Amino acid sequence: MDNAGIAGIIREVGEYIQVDEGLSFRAKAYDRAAETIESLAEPLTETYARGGLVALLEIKGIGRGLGDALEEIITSGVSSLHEELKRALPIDLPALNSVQGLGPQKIRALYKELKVRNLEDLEKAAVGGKIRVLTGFGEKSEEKILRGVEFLKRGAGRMLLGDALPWGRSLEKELLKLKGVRKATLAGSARRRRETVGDLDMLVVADEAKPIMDYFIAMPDVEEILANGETKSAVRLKNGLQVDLRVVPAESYGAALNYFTGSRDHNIALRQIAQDKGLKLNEYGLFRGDVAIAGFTEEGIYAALELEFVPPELRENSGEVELARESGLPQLVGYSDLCGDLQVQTSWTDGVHSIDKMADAAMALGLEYIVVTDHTKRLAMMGGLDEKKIRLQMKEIDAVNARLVAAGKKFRVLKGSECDILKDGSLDLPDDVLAELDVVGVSIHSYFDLPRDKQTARVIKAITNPHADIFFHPTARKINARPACDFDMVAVLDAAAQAGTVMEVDAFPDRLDLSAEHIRMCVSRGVKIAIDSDAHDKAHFSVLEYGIAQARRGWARKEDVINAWPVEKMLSMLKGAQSYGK
DNA sequence: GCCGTTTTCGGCCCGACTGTTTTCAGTCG
Repeated sequence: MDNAGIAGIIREVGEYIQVDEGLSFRAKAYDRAAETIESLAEPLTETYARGGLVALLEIKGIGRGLGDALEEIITSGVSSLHEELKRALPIDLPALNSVQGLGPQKIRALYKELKVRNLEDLEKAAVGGKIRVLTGFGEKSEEKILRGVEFLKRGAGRMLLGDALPWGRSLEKELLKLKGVRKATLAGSARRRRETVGDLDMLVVADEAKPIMDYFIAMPDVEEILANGETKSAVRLKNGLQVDLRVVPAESYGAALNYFTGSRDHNIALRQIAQDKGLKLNEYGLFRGDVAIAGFTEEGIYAALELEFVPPELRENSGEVELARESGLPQLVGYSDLCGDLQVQTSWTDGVHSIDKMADAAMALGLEYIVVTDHTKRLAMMGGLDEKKIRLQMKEIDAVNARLVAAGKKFRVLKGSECDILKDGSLDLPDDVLAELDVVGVSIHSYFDLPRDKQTARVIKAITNPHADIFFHPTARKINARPACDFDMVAVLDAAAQAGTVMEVDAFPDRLDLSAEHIRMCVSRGVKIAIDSDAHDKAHFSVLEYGIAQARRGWARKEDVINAWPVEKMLSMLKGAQSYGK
């Protein structure tokens, strides 16, 4: 089981305990442990294989009780405590919890009083007017529950960052136009560049909050007003996205931005540090007694806590706070560090634009090279290239480069392929053709659900092929649409390190493959990564931003990212070294 | 349940908003 699966069980145990006995510190301990597990760089199964229970106990927040529970889950796949709790309280807790306004206490009351076990029961009880008569509930909460169920039935979940971030940016612009608004900043998980976001958090600096609130709740895209207070409001837009707005005075901007950016666990860690220093940190500032000693800027808050400034992408309380204390944070790859793009499709297969047009678009963005990587013949539906066609394409690339040189451009188009990995791990083009290419990417487009051992063997065979340079979108997942291929990532990365194969971070918003956790595994093993757009259209180069964000979330530095290097260095790394050891 | 340069007991982040209450519990972030 992977860390997300283990964390899921642990979190549910915490939730059942909350319903059972109220918000206890025991329940909190499980919840925090789940958060910790999700942000670990190493798979827990690896940790356990390496050092057993002792290694588990070294993780902060894991003590005797949780250690035993984790050991049981790792070795047997289930937690007897989890099973026991589910038997004692036979309700669909994850579903009920996802209804806005329903928490553990209300879920318990609904079960005890009305035997509500799932969303269907809940809806029936609400429609039947049975909820409003319960103590602690009323007409309004019944209506709210009904709206919450309706919303869930529409199937809206977390939105892709690639869809949400443009909304956030246009909201920033809208709010900035308002009179009296001095700053409008997108915070929350979108600022941390999580791959999906549950809502948008907008922070506004203005002397008077009321006019901003009035505008905000009356925007044409607003479908429902969820909250409307003096300094804080929340709405749901017609596209399903929830937007929270907070208005603060200028002297609190930094503190509020920090608080509103999160993550929750990062904030808790900071507040703990403040407390240890006899200070208090909240969204209005950092205080000694009643005196604010920081708050105007985020930088000021971190400095006053004697911490290095932590880039938003790292704020997950997964080791960054400790490193910030020692001024040991990594120098992350920057948003303008990429020199080239190593995965680009053209009209030779399923891309929209010609090699020329793609080159022009990349040049306009300041890149120095692209690698043309059209699909290969097994993908017949997309017009995948066979030996003959790809040799023709190489000739066209030579012609394009000649034109670029004649025009006095330094830009280069390199020859490549997105070569299909066949079921047995062999590649879709013969060796002699692959040998003529500058960059060979290999990727999975079929047999996504082979059993783990077969998939692992298939992948290792493909990426250790002497011609394979980069493993494109390694897990082949599509966020909210297709699960990741199941293979042993540790074994694959070890093989990649040995063979000198690079792992890709595909920047397309619904792929973002590898994940941040997997990127961190690469970085810690010295496996290099490439951040590619996977562009199928000249407009798609803009998605590189999301790939860079993902790499930063995976703690990648410039030296870890081969297309942040000059082209010659990148090519000599791919073609020269057999392994990273040299 | 976890944790420890004021430690092995007694703490555990902090505040806004809502709805149902007569001062606050529950939820959310």
